[in-house]
Amino acid sequence: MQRPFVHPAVDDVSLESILYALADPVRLEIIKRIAGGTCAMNCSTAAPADLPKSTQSHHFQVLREAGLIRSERRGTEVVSVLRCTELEKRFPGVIGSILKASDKTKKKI
Amino acid sequence: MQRPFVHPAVDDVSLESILYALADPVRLEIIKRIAGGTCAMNCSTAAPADLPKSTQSHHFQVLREAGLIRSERRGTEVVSVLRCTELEKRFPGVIGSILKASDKTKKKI
DNA sequence: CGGATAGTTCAATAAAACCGAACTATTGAT
DNA sequence: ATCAATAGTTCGGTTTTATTGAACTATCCG
Repeated sequence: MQRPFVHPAVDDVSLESILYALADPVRLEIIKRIAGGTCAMNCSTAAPADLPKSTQSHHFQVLREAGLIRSERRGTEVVSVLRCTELEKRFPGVIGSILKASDKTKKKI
Repeated sequence: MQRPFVHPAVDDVSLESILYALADPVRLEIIKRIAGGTCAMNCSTAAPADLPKSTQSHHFQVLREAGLIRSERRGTEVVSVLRCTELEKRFPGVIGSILKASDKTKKKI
Protein backbone atom coordinates (compact mmCIF):
# COMPACT_ATOMS: atom_id res chain seq x y z
CA MET A 1 0.00 0.00 0.00
CA GLN A 2 3.07 2.22 -0.52
CA ARG A 3 1.87 5.71 -1.34
CA PRO A 4 3.65 7.77 -3.98
CA PHE A 5 5.85 10.60 -2.80
CA VAL A 6 4.39 14.07 -2.62
CA HIS A 7 6.60 16.97 -3.67
CA PRO A 8 5.17 20.47 -3.44
CA ALA A 9 5.68 22.84 -6.35
CA VAL A 10 8.40 25.31 -5.52
CA ASP A 11 5.93 28.18 -5.37
CA ASP A 12 3.89 26.31 -2.81
CA VAL A 13 6.86 25.85 -0.54
CA SER A 14 6.47 27.98 2.55
CA LEU A 15 9.28 29.54 4.51
CA GLU A 16 7.80 28.31 7.74
CA SER A 17 7.65 24.70 6.63
CA ILE A 18 11.30 24.92 5.68
CA LEU A 19 12.31 26.44 8.99
CA TYR A 20 10.20 23.91 10.81
CA ALA A 21 11.83 21.05 8.94
CA LEU A 22 15.34 22.37 9.57
CA ALA A 23 14.72 23.18 13.23
CA ASP A 24 14.99 19.53 14.19
CA PRO A 25 18.61 18.48 14.86
CA VAL A 26 18.19 15.11 13.17
CA ARG A 27 16.67 16.62 10.06
CA LEU A 28 19.28 19.35 9.88
CA GLU A 29 21.96 16.67 10.06
CA ILE A 30 20.26 14.74 7.26
CA ILE A 31 20.15 17.84 5.08
CA LYS A 32 23.79 18.59 5.80
CA ARG A 33 24.77 15.13 4.63
CA ILE A 34 22.60 15.27 1.54
CA ALA A 35 23.93 18.72 0.70
CA GLY A 36 27.49 17.62 1.28
CA GLY A 37 27.29 14.52 -0.90
CA THR A 38 27.97 14.57 -4.61
CA CYS A 39 25.05 12.38 -5.70
CA ALA A 40 21.62 11.26 -4.55
CA MET A 41 21.82 9.56 -1.17
CA ASN A 42 19.64 6.85 0.30
CA CYS A 43 17.83 7.35 3.60
CA SER A 44 19.92 5.06 5.75
CA THR A 45 23.12 6.71 4.61
CA ALA A 46 21.84 10.23 5.15
CA ALA A 47 20.29 9.55 8.55
CA PRO A 48 22.20 9.04 11.82
CA ALA A 49 23.10 5.38 12.26
CA ASP A 50 21.17 4.68 15.44
CA LEU A 51 17.92 6.29 14.35
CA PRO A 52 14.92 3.94 14.40
CA LYS A 53 13.66 3.31 10.90
CA SER A 54 10.15 4.50 11.58
CA THR A 55 11.54 7.77 12.86
CA GLN A 56 13.86 8.04 9.90
CA SER A 57 10.95 7.54 7.55
CA HIS A 58 8.97 10.21 9.34
CA HIS A 59 11.79 12.74 9.12
CA PHE A 60 12.23 12.17 5.40
CA GLN A 61 8.53 12.68 4.89
CA VAL A 62 8.72 16.00 6.70
CA LEU A 63 11.70 17.12 4.63
CA ARG A 64 9.99 16.06 1.43
CA GLU A 65 6.67 17.69 2.16
CA ALA A 66 8.39 20.86 3.30
CA GLY A 67 9.93 21.03 -0.16
CA LEU A 68 13.54 20.62 0.91
CA ILE A 69 14.32 17.35 -0.80
CA ARG A 70 13.20 15.40 -3.83
CA SER A 71 13.00 11.65 -3.36
CA GLU A 72 12.81 8.83 -5.83
CA ARG A 73 12.52 5.08 -5.43
CA ARG A 74 15.47 3.31 -6.95
CA GLY A 75 15.08 -0.41 -6.56
CA THR A 76 14.80 -1.26 -2.93
CA GLU A 77 16.05 2.08 -1.74
CA VAL A 78 14.91 5.70 -1.81
CA VAL A 79 17.38 8.32 -2.88
CA SER A 80 17.00 12.00 -2.18
CA VAL A 81 18.56 15.22 -3.37
CA LEU A 82 18.35 18.75 -2.04
CA ARG A 83 16.15 21.03 -4.16
CA CYS A 84 18.82 23.70 -3.91
CA THR A 85 18.44 25.58 -7.19
CA GLU A 86 14.69 25.91 -6.85
CA LEU A 87 14.92 26.90 -3.20
CA GLU A 88 17.65 29.43 -3.81
CA LYS A 89 15.46 31.07 -6.40
CA ARG A 90 12.46 31.13 -4.11
CA PHE A 91 14.18 32.09 -0.86
CA PRO A 92 17.58 33.53 -1.77
CA GLY A 93 20.29 32.92 0.77
CA VAL A 94 18.16 31.07 3.28
CA ILE A 95 19.32 27.50 2.79
CA GLY A 96 22.88 28.54 2.00
CA SER A 97 23.33 30.67 5.10
CA ILE A 98 21.76 28.02 7.30
CA LEU A 99 24.03 25.31 5.95
CA LYS A 100 27.03 27.53 6.42
CA ALA A 101 25.96 28.44 9.94
CA SER A 102 25.35 24.83 10.83
CA ASP A 103 29.06 24.10 10.67
CA LYS A 104 29.57 26.55 13.52
CA THR A 105 27.51 24.54 15.94
CA LYS A 106 29.78 21.53 15.85
CA LYS A 107 29.96 19.15 18.73
CA LYS A 108 32.41 20.30 21.38
CA ILE A 109 33.18 16.82 22.69
CA MET B 1 7.30 35.86 42.00
CA GLN B 2 8.22 37.32 38.62
CA ARG B 3 11.46 35.72 37.47
CA PRO B 4 14.14 37.80 35.79
CA PHE B 5 14.59 37.39 32.05
CA VAL B 6 17.19 34.98 30.80
CA HIS B 7 19.22 35.98 27.76
CA PRO B 8 21.81 33.55 26.45
CA ALA B 9 25.26 34.85 25.56
CA VAL B 10 25.55 35.17 21.81
CA ASP B 11 28.08 32.35 21.66
CA ASP B 12 25.66 30.05 23.40
CA VAL B 13 22.93 30.72 20.87
CA SER B 14 22.37 27.65 18.74
CA LEU B 15 21.26 27.65 15.16
CA GLU B 16 18.63 25.06 15.89
CA SER B 17 17.03 27.05 18.66
CA ILE B 18 16.80 30.01 16.29
CA LEU B 19 15.25 27.95 13.52
CA TYR B 20 12.90 26.35 16.00
CA ALA B 21 11.82 29.72 17.31
CA LEU B 22 11.26 31.14 13.84
CA ALA B 23 9.47 28.06 12.53
CA ASP B 24 6.30 29.03 14.35
CA PRO B 25 4.10 31.38 12.30
CA VAL B 26 3.13 33.47 15.31
CA ARG B 27 6.70 33.90 16.44
CA LEU B 28 7.90 34.71 12.95
CA GLU B 29 5.24 37.37 12.72
CA ILE B 30 6.34 38.80 16.07
CA ILE B 31 9.94 38.94 14.90
CA LYS B 32 8.92 40.62 11.66
CA ARG B 33 7.11 43.33 13.56
CA ILE B 34 9.95 43.84 16.01
CA ALA B 35 12.46 43.94 13.16
CA GLY B 36 10.29 46.35 11.20
CA GLY B 37 9.78 48.82 14.02
CA THR B 38 12.18 51.62 14.76
CA CYS B 39 12.29 51.25 18.53
CA ALA B 40 11.73 48.66 21.25
CA MET B 41 8.22 47.28 21.08
CA ASN B 42 6.01 45.91 23.83
CA CYS B 43 4.59 42.40 23.67
CA SER B 44 0.99 43.27 22.95
CA THR B 45 1.98 45.48 20.04
CA ALA B 46 4.32 42.92 18.52
CA ALA B 47 1.96 39.97 18.91
CA PRO B 48 -1.17 39.31 16.82
CA ALA B 49 -4.15 41.02 18.36
CA ASP B 50 -6.27 37.95 19.08
CA LEU B 51 -3.52 35.92 20.71
CA PRO B 52 -4.26 34.84 24.30
CA LYS B 53 -1.93 36.51 26.74
CA SER B 54 -0.59 33.30 28.19
CA THR B 55 0.31 32.12 24.71
CA GLN B 56 1.88 35.46 23.90
CA SER B 57 3.98 35.27 27.03
CA HIS B 58 5.10 31.77 26.14
CA HIS B 59 6.14 32.78 22.61
CA PHE B 60 8.18 35.69 23.89
CA GLN B 61 9.93 33.39 26.32
CA VAL B 62 10.84 31.05 23.47
CA LEU B 63 12.17 33.93 21.36
CA ARG B 64 14.15 35.30 24.29
CA GLU B 65 15.69 31.99 25.32
CA ALA B 66 16.53 31.19 21.73
CA GLY B 67 18.59 34.37 21.69
CA LEU B 68 16.56 36.22 19.09
CA ILE B 69 15.33 39.09 21.21
CA ARG B 70 16.41 41.05 24.23
CA SER B 71 13.62 42.06 26.60
CA GLU B 72 13.48 44.60 29.35
CA ARG B 73 10.78 45.59 31.80
CA ARG B 74 9.80 49.19 31.38
CA GLY B 75 7.17 50.11 33.89
CA THR B 76 4.17 47.94 33.41
CA GLU B 77 5.23 46.70 30.03
CA VAL B 78 8.02 44.60 28.56
CA VAL B 79 9.81 45.90 25.51
CA SER B 80 11.91 43.79 23.20
CA VAL B 81 14.45 44.36 20.47
CA LEU B 82 15.96 42.02 17.93
CA ARG B 83 19.56 41.08 18.71
CA CYS B 84 20.43 41.65 15.09
CA THR B 85 24.04 42.79 15.23
CA GLU B 86 25.08 39.95 17.50
CA LEU B 87 23.18 37.39 15.50
CA GLU B 88 24.51 38.62 12.20
CA LYS B 89 28.02 38.21 13.54
CA ARG B 90 27.33 34.71 14.83
CA PHE B 91 25.26 33.39 11.93
CA PRO B 92 25.90 35.69 8.95
CA GLY B 93 22.97 36.08 6.61
CA VAL B 94 20.60 33.76 8.43
CA ILE B 95 18.22 36.22 10.06
CA GLY B 96 18.46 38.69 7.21
CA SER B 97 17.62 36.20 4.49
CA ILE B 98 14.77 34.75 6.54
CA LEU B 99 13.27 38.16 7.16
CA LYS B 100 13.59 39.00 3.50
CA ALA B 101 12.05 35.69 2.48
CA SER B 102 9.21 36.09 4.93
CA ASP B 103 7.77 38.92 2.87
CA LYS B 104 7.30 36.49 0.02
CA THR B 105 4.88 34.33 1.92
CA LYS B 106 2.28 37.03 2.28
CA LYS B 107 -1.34 36.20 2.74
CA LYS B 108 -3.10 35.69 -0.59
CA ILE B 109 -6.53 36.74 0.67
C1' DC C 1 -5.69 53.75 48.22
C1' DG C 2 -8.12 51.55 44.09
C1' DG C 3 -8.66 50.65 39.34
C1' DA C 4 -6.53 49.91 35.00
C1' DT C 5 -2.89 47.99 32.19
C1' DA C 6 0.68 44.57 30.89
C1' DG C 7 2.43 40.49 31.48
C1' DT C 8 3.35 35.89 34.23
C1' DT C 9 2.47 31.41 36.21
C1' DC C 10 0.01 27.27 36.88
C1' DA C 11 -2.56 23.34 35.60
C1' DA C 12 -5.43 20.94 32.61
C1' DT C 13 -6.34 19.70 27.96
C1' DA C 14 -5.11 19.19 23.08
C1' DA C 15 -1.76 18.21 19.57
C1' DA C 16 2.47 16.32 17.85
C1' DA C 17 6.70 13.38 18.02
C1' DC C 18 8.69 8.97 18.75
C1' DC C 19 9.43 4.23 18.03
C1' DG C 20 8.39 -0.99 18.28
C1' DA C 21 6.14 -4.27 15.58
C1' DA C 22 4.13 -5.80 11.61
C1' DC C 23 4.04 -4.96 6.79
C1' DT C 24 5.42 -4.02 1.53
C1' DA C 25 8.45 -3.81 -2.37
C1' DT C 26 12.56 -4.95 -4.77
C1' DT C 27 16.72 -7.45 -5.47
C1' DG C 28 19.81 -11.30 -5.85
C1' DA C 29 20.99 -16.00 -5.02
C1' DT C 30 19.83 -20.80 -5.47
C1' DA D 1 10.11 -19.48 -9.28
C1' DT D 2 10.99 -19.39 -4.53
C1' DC D 3 13.32 -17.65 -0.59
C1' DA D 4 15.99 -14.72 2.22
C1' DA D 5 17.86 -10.22 2.71
C1' DT D 6 17.59 -5.25 2.32
C1' DA D 7 15.31 -0.71 2.53
C1' DG D 8 11.77 1.65 3.74
C1' DT D 9 6.58 2.31 5.19
C1' DT D 10 2.51 2.19 8.10
C1' DC D 11 0.03 1.63 12.28
C1' DG D 12 -0.96 2.39 17.03
C1' DG D 13 0.24 3.28 21.63
C1' DT D 14 3.15 6.10 24.67
C1' DT D 15 5.62 10.17 25.68
C1' DT D 16 6.49 14.86 24.98
C1' DT D 17 5.28 19.48 23.82
C1' DA D 18 1.97 23.32 22.87
C1' DT D 19 -2.06 25.94 24.00
C1' DT D 20 -4.93 28.52 26.87
C1' DG D 21 -8.31 29.84 30.81
C1' DA D 22 -7.99 31.42 35.35
C1' DA D 23 -5.73 33.30 39.00
C1' DC D 24 -1.84 36.05 40.09
C1' DT D 25 1.95 39.98 40.24
C1' DA D 26 3.82 44.35 39.30
C1' DT D 27 3.56 49.05 37.92
C1' DC D 28 1.33 53.26 36.88
C1' DC D 29 -1.91 57.06 37.46
C1' DG D 30 -5.77 59.58 39.36
